[in-house]
Amino acid sequence: MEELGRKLGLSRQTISRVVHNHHNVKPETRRKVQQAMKRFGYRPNLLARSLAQNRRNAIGIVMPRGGEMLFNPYFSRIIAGIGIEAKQGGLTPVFYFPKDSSGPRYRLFEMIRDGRVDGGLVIEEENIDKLTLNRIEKDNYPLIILNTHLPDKEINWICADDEGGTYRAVEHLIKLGHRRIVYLRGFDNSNTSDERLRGYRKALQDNGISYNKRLVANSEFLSEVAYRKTLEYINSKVKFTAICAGNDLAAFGAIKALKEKGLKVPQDIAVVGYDDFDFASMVSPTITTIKQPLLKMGKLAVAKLLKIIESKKGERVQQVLKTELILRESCGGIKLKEK
Amino acid sequence: MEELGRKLGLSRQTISRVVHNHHNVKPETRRKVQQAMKRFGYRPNLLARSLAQNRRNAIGIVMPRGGEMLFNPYFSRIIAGIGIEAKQGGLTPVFYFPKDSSGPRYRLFEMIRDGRVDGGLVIEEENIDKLTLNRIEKDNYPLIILNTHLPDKEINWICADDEGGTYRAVEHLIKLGHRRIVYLRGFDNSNTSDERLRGYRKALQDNGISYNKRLVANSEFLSEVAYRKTLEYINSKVKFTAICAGNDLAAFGAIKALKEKGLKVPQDIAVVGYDDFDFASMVSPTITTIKQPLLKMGKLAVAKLLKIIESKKGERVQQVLKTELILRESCGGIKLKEK
DNA sequence: ACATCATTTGTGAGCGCTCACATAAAGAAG
DNA sequence: CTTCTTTATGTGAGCGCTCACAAATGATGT
Repeated sequence: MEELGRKLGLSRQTISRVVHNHHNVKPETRRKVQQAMKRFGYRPNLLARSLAQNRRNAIGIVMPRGGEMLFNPYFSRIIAGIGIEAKQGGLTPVFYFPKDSSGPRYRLFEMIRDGRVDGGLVIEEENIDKLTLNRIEKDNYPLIILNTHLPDKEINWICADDEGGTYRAVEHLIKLGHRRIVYLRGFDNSNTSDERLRGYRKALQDNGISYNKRLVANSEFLSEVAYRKTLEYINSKVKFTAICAGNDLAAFGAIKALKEKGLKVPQDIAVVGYDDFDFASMVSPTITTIKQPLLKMGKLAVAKLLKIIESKKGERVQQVLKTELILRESCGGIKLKEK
Repeated sequence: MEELGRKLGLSRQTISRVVHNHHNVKPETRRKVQQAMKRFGYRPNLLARSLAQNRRNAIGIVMPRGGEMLFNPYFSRIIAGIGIEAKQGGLTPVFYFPKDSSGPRYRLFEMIRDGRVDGGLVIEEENIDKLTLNRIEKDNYPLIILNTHLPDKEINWICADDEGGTYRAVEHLIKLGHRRIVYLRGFDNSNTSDERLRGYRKALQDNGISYNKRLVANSEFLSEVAYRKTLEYINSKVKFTAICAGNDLAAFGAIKALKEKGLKVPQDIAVVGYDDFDFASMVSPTITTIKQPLLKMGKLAVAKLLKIIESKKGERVQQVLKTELILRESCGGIKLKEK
């Protein structure tokens, strides 16, 4: 900038004015500068700018379990949303993949203090411990927790309506006449998993069906585990006519087990999943499931975060996003076809 | 730093020395500083450091088609590898999702000149045009192209052995007695796709089978398209006993079509995929496929890039990573089971 | 001609750090 | 107790930019 200025007999400030499209620049000068910029391939050093402005134009994205979670379409969809919106807002998303699940979220606080990012998004999978929670509340960093429902905290969060989604899925099964519904829950210590289970119980309750602990098993959100658990149910004396799975992977595992044991889906056993993974519409039978607005979640999070950063005021963001029941074959009852 | 120093009656430089673990610091002073750092929650501003050192400790990752590609396990696996290795090397990976496929790679050059990153990785999907290629060659930026095979260029690249992988897949089919093998290729203008097709042709040639254009169709790497194309083949007069798919998605679509038409896989038609997507081992029949060292590719890329950045010398990186045939059910011939 | 105001350009200081030195304090040697 | 070394600390300059001004230029009116 200094150098470019010298070449043209202008000061750095004038160059800066052109770069920033300031108005008080003689049109001729502007043209000259722009030409020179192109000619010499000049690009302002964003780092220096950030330092001078005390603004990073970057946000940190943290997710536990290292990059692993990227394998999961669930998370990668959120991230895609983040990427899209960040780009639009002129923000650079900086991803952090802490490998140790110990204090992964602290990383974000550090990043913010490092002066590396203006704020951050934490994509959660597990429940957040009390200590961290308190610290977030106290320090009031410009950050938003995704995927976790914390209604009673002075913390920013955005999540999908896991309880409501499962509620609708179970309600659907009940409407189809099912009363003994196995629930293959996700792993412990997961807010998402808990919320979904809550939806299951609530749906039963609202329809006058009593909760039976023996109908609930932990599938850890994994198809393998769901497969085994389903086999166990089939071989046991426990009677059931439908399976509500914590996610599509689990639904898939369950269907596999049922098919192997000669049970037809949905004629013998109805199955409903959760998440609307790609393969849910590809496998046979296609899986009735709950679709979450994950892309939207990512986008919204960035937009809101930007507001928080800019306002500097402790603007609270707490939002539950609607989910949607996608009817396919695995529950039967309704004739339909996908595009 | 300045401030912390004042509090302790020390200069910024002494603080800096403690931060950087320099030796010439009195143990007592060091302790005092470290305590104060903790007490006041001091963290050095990395931005300022970068500016002063003219080193970013960050690398840019560019992939075309915006974040979309994250949906694809193929790419997210590479990225996971990048994340893991970057972390280890103390590098921040900065992801760019240019939405326009027009000049996405230029973005990286800009980033490097912006002073935002020290170097970059470009995850390619399509062929790179001559112009860009020349520019990369000329400017010799510290960057590595992933996923593209450019043996004749003075450019850094790392890719998987797509040709060899498909070669082995087809060879496997031939060994099982197949001679009329449909190839469902990926989309045009993709280096990966071209390389795989080349492997198909080479395998045929080496086994004395003449190449038949009518046995090759473009599935665009998509299950939907592969499904349609396969139906067309079934309904046509073209005879075939096996299908080699450009990727697992295509294999999946093909299997779906075959099953629907009452053809058994692998008894009537053998199918082989490519990529070893998660679901390849989940669907029925499980898909025989080619596994690529994608995680390794990501890790290796970062490690090599770091070397390039540090050496400042035009060290060339050109590497083809081995692929592996994973035997499962969709080709028959061999009895086996997965873990 | 002059003052008056808008337009256009330039200047110092500083963002928080590191570099290459300069200085001060402490220990060893003569 | 002076001189030389080693160890421990401090200083100025500068990374490339932006901010808040200051200065110069030009246009306008009386």
